[in-house]
Amino acid sequence: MSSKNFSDIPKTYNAKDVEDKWYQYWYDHNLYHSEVDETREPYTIVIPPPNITGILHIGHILNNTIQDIYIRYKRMCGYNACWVPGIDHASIATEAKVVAMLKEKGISKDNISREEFLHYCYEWKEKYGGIIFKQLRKLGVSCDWQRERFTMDDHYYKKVVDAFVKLYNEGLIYRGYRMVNWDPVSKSAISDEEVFYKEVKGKLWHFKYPIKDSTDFIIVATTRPETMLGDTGIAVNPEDERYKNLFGKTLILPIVGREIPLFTDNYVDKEFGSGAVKVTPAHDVNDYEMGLRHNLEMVNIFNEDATSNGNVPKEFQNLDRYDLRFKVVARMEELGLVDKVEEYTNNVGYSQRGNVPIEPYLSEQWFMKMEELAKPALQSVLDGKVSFYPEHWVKTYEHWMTNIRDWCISRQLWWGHRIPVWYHKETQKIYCNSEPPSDVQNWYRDDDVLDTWASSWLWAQDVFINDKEQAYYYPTDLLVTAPDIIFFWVARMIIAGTHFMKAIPFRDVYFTSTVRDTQGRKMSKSLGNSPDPLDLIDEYGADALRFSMIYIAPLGQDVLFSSDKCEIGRNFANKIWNAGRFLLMNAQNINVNRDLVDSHLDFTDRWILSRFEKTIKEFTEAISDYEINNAVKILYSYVWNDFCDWYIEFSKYRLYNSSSEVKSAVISRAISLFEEMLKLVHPFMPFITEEIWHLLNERNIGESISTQEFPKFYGIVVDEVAELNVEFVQNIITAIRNIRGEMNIPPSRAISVILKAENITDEQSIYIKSLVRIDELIISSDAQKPKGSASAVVKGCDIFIPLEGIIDVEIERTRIEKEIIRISGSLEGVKKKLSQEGFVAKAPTEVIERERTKLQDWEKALVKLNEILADIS
RNA sequence: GGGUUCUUAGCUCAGUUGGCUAGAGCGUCUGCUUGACGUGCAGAAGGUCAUAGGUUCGAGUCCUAUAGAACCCA
Repeated sequence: MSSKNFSDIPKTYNAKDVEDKWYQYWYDHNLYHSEVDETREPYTIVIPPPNITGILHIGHILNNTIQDIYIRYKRMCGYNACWVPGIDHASIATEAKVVAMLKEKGISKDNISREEFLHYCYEWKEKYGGIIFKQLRKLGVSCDWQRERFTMDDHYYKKVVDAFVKLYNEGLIYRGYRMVNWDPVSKSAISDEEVFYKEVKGKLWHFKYPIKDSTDFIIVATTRPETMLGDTGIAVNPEDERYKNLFGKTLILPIVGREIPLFTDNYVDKEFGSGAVKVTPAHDVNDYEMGLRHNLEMVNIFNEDATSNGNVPKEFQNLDRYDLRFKVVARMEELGLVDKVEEYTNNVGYSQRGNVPIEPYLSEQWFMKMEELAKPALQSVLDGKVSFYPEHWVKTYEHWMTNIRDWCISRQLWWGHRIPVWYHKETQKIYCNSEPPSDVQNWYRDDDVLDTWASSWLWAQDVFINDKEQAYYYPTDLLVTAPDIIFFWVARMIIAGTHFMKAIPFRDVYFTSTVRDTQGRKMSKSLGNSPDPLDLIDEYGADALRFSMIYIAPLGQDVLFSSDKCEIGRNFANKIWNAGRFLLMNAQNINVNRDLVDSHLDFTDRWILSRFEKTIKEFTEAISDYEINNAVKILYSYVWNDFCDWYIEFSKYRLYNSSSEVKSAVISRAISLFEEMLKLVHPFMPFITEEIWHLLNERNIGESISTQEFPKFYGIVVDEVAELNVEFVQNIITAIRNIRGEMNIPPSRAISVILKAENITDEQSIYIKSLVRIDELIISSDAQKPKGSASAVVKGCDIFIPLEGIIDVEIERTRIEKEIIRISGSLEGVKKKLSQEGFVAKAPTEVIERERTKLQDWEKALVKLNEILADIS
């Protein structure tokens, strides 16, 4: 024990005073750096790279806390723990931000060169890209900062490009003129996964299309009237009797005057609208499919920014799609061709990035063939080579992987990994290689970049920069991520791993909960319901935030978070702090001697040792099963209930009333147990445990609790007898306290207690006496209940508290009656069970035995309680 | 429309392969300047486990249907 003076340790723990100090200490001593070491087993996590445009939000707290818990735990278990941090260039999001930033400066992207633009992007990245990591350090994450990676690092960039070339050469990447989801703001294609649907209130217009050489019309319903300018057909269901006479007729497209066919297709729903649908193959996915089936003309009516182009009549050109809609509807009304307009709510696809309705758009894009690539990746999950927690995500994964569609990987952007393809200026021949062609002047390069996910899908394998590293650290052990990117990222990393590495990228995937507010709404900037994590850390401390978050976040279920939930962790930290304070203050006056930790053991010592070992066992099981919230509750209960509420209270008697050697043994043992307990808590609350660990003893420079050995379960001190003995004492103490409470006896009032029991040891009676202010304790196997006393019955002991004169007879009667009713009720159940012939015949003997013991115990208790009741009356 | 998940105390959730006298935290109520902690201590109240059937000696736990909620895909 150090010679510090502990009497000035503050009564409440103040996280602010210690957290930054310890982070700096860990950082300065480079404690979390990992190197390849063949003599040790690695444990590896790659961080889901935050986006360089992102700032820390509450979801990051949950995610990174979980990763830190596992990496710290495994590090303490002796693994060569390596947590690789890094960031993602976020092509479309960053480009949007930079374009907006330039616009403010009065610069248009169209007027500057690609190189200039990228220069601005890198500037932007330098300025904002690192913010999130500064914030994460506040949380205490034990990343290996020497390994910080970026998806546009030279090494990584090359790997991304190489992957493209390889897949191209394998025939798995092709170029095609296809319908894609077009974001008219960023003027780029986006993948199916980047589209989200939202319900939008709109209208359903019913238009009349004239039939050629007739005065008749056919009515079609549409939610997008502006696209009619690109209609090249009308479809009805072949079973639709209403239109049988019109099959094969020609119609005149209003406004445009184009002649278009009426044809039949099973896709058409007879019940929807009029049963006839306008077909715009260039601007609707389903229409596109029909267009291909029926060989329709494809008329593209939009520019890249979704304004109308030269393929519509002159007066309708160069209009935004919504202005165009207005104008088309107005013209149709003028022409008397609007049958009716209905209110209608439909699902509109929006771009996840631009948050504008996407435009289905025909364009030339690069695609990746997914079907073959997906097969081994699906199998590796079905076979359990990769495990999902919670497991039910496997079904979602399987569904997506078996219905997978080709992936549009090109983006019409500049910021990102440029597609390594050159086109010959004369022959249009394609050259795909990571290096430019030797006669580069005869070629022009593809302008597009790759979808960001087509770079981050290599994250788990290519953050390791040479073969030796890759061989050692890959496959990684754990990926912690949100389930909403299961397709974007998790699935694609598994695909990349199984294809390029011929090995899975990670063994376990932990899908985090969604953090919501207390009303169950997602945390969002626009709702303003998302507390700033840095404010929370400032107010409660990072340990408190971490702990609280895990405490309320069960596996596979959403977390309802609010700032005041942080009190759970703050209070817990304070509890640990004060337990430490208690021990340190006593250690001021008592000689601490580590040689005595195993001497002068009494049954309370054996009990706490036993409880500690069982706690380690339960904890280890929970954490291995990723029942992290269960694990944290196991710790909480041990620390608070077993260690603080009982063990420390037990220890006080000997600390104040025994020989100096016994005192030494008791305090030394308590400190040693406390220190072990701190190690258990450390992965969850790294700062406070480090702080107290250093207060407990002088430590060498660079020593840290985070690199100590994690407590192991050996089973040698599990002691069922001691546990029963303590339980017995606890039951008696609780019963006496209960009477005191019910009878409103103030603690200042001393009472006498008579215990009628066969075997209560002196040791036990001492603890009973010291934990419930008793001035006289009489123990006897044939004690009689004194007149006017309050009573209780626990297993193996009758308790009488003489309270002649102060006892309220009515209260006492009610107490006893209530107890009788409770026990009789339970007894009925057991009797019924034991009387059923099937139960005795079929139930396991163990269960029957248990029921019989209950029967006996409760019958005995009832007899006693009835005697007591009779005595009161 | 298809899929996944959920419904247990006022609130948020635990309840492993069916054996419970159904637990915890928060909140509520009562008492407490007991020499670690009021961010605390001691005690208490509060649940026909969504509903209806079924399987079983036994169902919060398994099966079926119904109602409600959330998410994903179309």
